[in-house]
Amino acid sequence: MRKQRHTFYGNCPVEAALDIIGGKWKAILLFHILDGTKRFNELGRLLPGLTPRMLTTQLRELEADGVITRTIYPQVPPKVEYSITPFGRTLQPLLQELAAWSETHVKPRLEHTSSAGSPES
Amino acid sequence: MRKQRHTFYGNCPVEAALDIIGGKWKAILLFHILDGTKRFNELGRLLPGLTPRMLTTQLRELEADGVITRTIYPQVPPKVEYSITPFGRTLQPLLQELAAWSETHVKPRLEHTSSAGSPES
DNA sequence: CCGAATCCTGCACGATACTG
DNA sequence: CAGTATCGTGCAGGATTCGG
Repeated sequence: MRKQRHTFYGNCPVEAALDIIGGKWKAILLFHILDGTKRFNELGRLLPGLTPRMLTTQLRELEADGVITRTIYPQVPPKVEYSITPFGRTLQPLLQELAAWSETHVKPRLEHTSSAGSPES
Repeated sequence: MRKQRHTFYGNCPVEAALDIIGGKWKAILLFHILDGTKRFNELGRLLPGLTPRMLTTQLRELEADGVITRTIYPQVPPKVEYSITPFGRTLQPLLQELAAWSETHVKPRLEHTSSAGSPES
């Protein structure tokens, strides 16, 4: 994602939405932050395999999209918290339905590994 | 997209859904095919700027995901039609909500061209 | 402890030409 | 008409290192 930014999508509006939640870790990050304000390393601990670099990148993009807020506490032990914005909150139902759809329709197909439409190449 | 295929997503289910509709032209293609069976060049004509190569690729991936069906008519003038599968049909409401969300929440923000970092007060 | 800066790699995406 | 074959590009994603 982040190919073109959603300056304006001659394609279809869906692109704009995908551009926001389509990052590699965006969705899962949003789930966690939606669940409550989180600190940087806290998120890192929740997502093993996610490097600080990627964490920073994804969080910054979410922030740039106005989905989350970055609060810096100028303390001796640096402390940064990420919380959801009202705008980001509007994504919640959408993400849940997306997840629900996967659970309902995609997951069963993977388990069957059957002929249903010939998954995998 | 198509980085890992949704073999199984240790991440979150949303990834699986995004993997299916997250292609550059997937969503818009689905909208058209959802609207009715379409032929190859017909889709090409609907999507100016989309090369045959990309059209083939995207359609093939959608087919592999069991979202659409590719019907070949062994005629003198080759004819291939793409239609939605029942499984693909289940995506319709999801796509519509995705689009609706963009229209409602994203589009206004772009028009204002205002402070993209701190939305609504 | 929380990042920024730099460098690198691989795939998604794309342009162009050719074929049954 | 409906693709394939070939080649090229840019950006998302990632490892590593440095700074405050």
